[in-house]
Amino acid sequence: MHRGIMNDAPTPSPRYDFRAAEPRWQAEWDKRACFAVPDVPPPGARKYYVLEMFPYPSGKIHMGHVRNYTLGDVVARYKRARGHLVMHPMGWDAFGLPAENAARERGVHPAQWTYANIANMRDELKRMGLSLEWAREFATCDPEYYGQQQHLFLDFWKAGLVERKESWVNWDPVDGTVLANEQVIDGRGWRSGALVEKKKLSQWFLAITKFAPDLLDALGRLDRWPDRVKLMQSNWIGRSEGARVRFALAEPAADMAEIEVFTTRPDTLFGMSFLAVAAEHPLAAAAAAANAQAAEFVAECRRMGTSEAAIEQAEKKGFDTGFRVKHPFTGAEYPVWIANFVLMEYGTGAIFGCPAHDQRDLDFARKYGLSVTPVVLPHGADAASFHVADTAYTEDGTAFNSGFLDGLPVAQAKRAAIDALEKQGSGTGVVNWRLRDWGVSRQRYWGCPIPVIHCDACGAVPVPVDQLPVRLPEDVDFSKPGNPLDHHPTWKHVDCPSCGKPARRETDTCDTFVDSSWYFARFCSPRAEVPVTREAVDAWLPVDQYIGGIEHAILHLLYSRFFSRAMKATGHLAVDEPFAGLFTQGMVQHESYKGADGRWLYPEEVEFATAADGTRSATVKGTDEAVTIGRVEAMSKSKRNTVDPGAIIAKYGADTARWFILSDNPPERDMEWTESGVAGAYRFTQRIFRMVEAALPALPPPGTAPEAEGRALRRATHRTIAAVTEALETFAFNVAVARLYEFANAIEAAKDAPGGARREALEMLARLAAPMMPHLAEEAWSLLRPGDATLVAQLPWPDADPALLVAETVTLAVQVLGKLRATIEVPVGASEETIFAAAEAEENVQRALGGKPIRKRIHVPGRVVNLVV
RNA sequence: GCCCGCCUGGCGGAAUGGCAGACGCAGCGGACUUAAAAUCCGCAGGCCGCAAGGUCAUGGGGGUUCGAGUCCCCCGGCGGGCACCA
Repeated sequence: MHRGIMNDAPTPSPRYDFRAAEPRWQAEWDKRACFAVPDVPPPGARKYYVLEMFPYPSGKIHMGHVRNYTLGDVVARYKRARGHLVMHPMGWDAFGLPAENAARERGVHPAQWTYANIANMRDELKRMGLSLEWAREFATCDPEYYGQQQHLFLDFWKAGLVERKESWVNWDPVDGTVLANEQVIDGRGWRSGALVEKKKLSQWFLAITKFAPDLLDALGRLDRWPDRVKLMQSNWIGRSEGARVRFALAEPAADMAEIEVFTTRPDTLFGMSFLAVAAEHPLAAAAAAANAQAAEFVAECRRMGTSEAAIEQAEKKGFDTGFRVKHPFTGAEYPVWIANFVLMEYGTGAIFGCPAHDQRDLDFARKYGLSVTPVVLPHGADAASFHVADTAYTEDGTAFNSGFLDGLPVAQAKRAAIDALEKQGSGTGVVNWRLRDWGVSRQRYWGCPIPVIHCDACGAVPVPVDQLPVRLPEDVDFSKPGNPLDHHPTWKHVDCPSCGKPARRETDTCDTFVDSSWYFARFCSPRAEVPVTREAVDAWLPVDQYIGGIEHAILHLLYSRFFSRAMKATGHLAVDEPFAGLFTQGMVQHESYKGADGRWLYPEEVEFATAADGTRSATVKGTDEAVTIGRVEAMSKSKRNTVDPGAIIAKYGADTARWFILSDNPPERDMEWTESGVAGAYRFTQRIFRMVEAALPALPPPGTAPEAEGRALRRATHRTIAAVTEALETFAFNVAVARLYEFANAIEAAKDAPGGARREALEMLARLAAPMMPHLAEEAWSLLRPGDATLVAQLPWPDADPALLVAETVTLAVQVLGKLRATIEVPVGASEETIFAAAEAEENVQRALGGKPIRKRIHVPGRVVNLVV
């Protein structure tokens, strides 16, 4: 049995003392203001704006942050070396529920909790050696920030981009609060356990749907965004063409004479078997008013939760209202049901059911014994025998059983149906969007107050701009349920700015997604007394490279795209698209561990052993208690499979943490954090230092020209420059790391190379590694160039010498019928005849050919020869 | 349920349609050491073979191609998102 490496401290007295070196170089960068840029770049400057998604100040940085900010820092340092003026700011997404939870649970004020967390996390980030410009830092909970956000809200309002309307929320009747979907567990409030109800509240909305067509179209121009993010956004916006169809009620219900439905399949109207409305639909209300059972069904639907997943996964249920509608083409009557799978928010909140060609409708029809009439005949099927059993037919085909549509393919039948509806005035062709307006009202304390005053005489009145910011009151009481702003004794009581009579402040605050929808613009002029200054945003936006988690692929990015359009419409910005380039990183994962009694254990509580056959086992440190090694999964506090970056940096240094996190795998994929991987990265930092230190005495002075006899090593050097450059340009940071490992191996193998070439190689090793391990790079550079006043952080990126990239000979794979049989070494530029002759001369090739005549010879220069017999 | 992504040795992964497994981790053998750590040298996908070499192999099945991890179709498994967590 061998002890695992995880619990061993690194060498007690390493030759490279990162504990002294890292703070020293951080101070040096700071002193020389290496990362500061002006709000307005000088003429001719090539600006580059690198931004990582700013963190929520939970208290400590986690490995996801380390990964995110390391990726951004590599880009920032690389682009700076490429001669760009790089803006790389940092701030805090500081409003949100956790601060209120802390207040309720521990009695600490949200502001105090938040700012203390920020102070701690700022220190942790600084220890990572990130090339950030801290002068631009702000938190979204600073009144200077949220006051400007209120200014934007009022400008949007003036521009017609803010509306007040009603919408449904999850309501916890015991806590008296609105719940997030994730706070609804099995239909009950997470804290109170009370059955959650849907409730209608009057709320503020940002009119994102006004930009829906442009938000969709512009995706096509975001050529540096991942395709999958664009696809997710496209699906979210959800443009669909179809028809609105009005169905006359056989007898009026309440004050309604007809029901309007939206459908993407007007071609299947003849296959109708019922009409269904959402539980929130006015007709459902009418049915509920008249019938206790209907009321009970509507109430049941209201307990289902508001999330789309919950609604669609629930068993299909319905209630026949007894109302009937007339078919617009045939006049036949069909029943109107209330159905739990119809969404009030989408379309008109009502559908017509065609079970033969929609799976949900079919499930519903089978459950309640409703008719199923196929009206689309699959190509090649027989009209007399075709029928639908348990699977709806949703593919293309030809209309049948459909009156005047018979014989038309689906697309044409849709047009013909819409034409007929329009002609008889019972419907129109429309484009429908899945995207809904953005409800920003939150019944919470720790958010940006919505700058509105409600007056009985004047209605909703904007707070005058010169009275901004509307500050959060500090003396708030979290002991009562509900929104502290609402039951604060004085805060909401103000006079109407319009008529001067007593009025009430809006006590809702903004969704925190609003805060993060324009912070990237605020960074350009973070202290301005307007939301943004035009010179600064015009110079710096868009963000050239934005980096963050895929979990933000839809909402945050879409809201930010909306905000830049809205800010453009209100004269604050000139750009539509905030992020020209986007990179989405994967999660950081770790093994999970369980003790004998099933409790989760932190990695540092576990001790490992490896048996002779290589299998690992684990025990609780200092005991014999067996530990079950569980799955590798996303780090989470509940499973305790977390690793504290602070502890890692203290033990191994920032460069090691950065190097490992970059080396493990491609940054867009989920990575596994392993102790052995970190230890390996640490060994490599020490190895580089040793290599440089050991080589120093024999190196010629700085500036010595590399010798001609050093060509082999020089070729390795310049191939590495080219390869690392290419890798950094394409976000293949794990490949850049691999090339540097290979290069370090090559330098060690070339101990006999002349000094000038060795000096060049070692200097390049330091410079090429600098974006990834900036401290060690400075340390190595200072040893190689004693007295040199320039830091690596200030050096331009090296260029590879093209003359040294060209090979003299190439190795070609020789295949017979696509199978590798030999390799041959030929001079670059050898003629095809020579190459084929050499290939065919190989003994192994001859054997594989087996005397058969060669039918075809394929030569891919520099790669392969394939002989076909 | 709908949408999206992923699947290559013991592990993470590399590979403009052209030598599959670079590089790292773990492992094994050796050197150094009183011993260990650290360091250095070497081995290493499976199977057959003393070797030369052969053969199988990129989740499974089919297809396109002189040639497929890569392109196309079908199937399976895993993960993520679904509008008040951020």
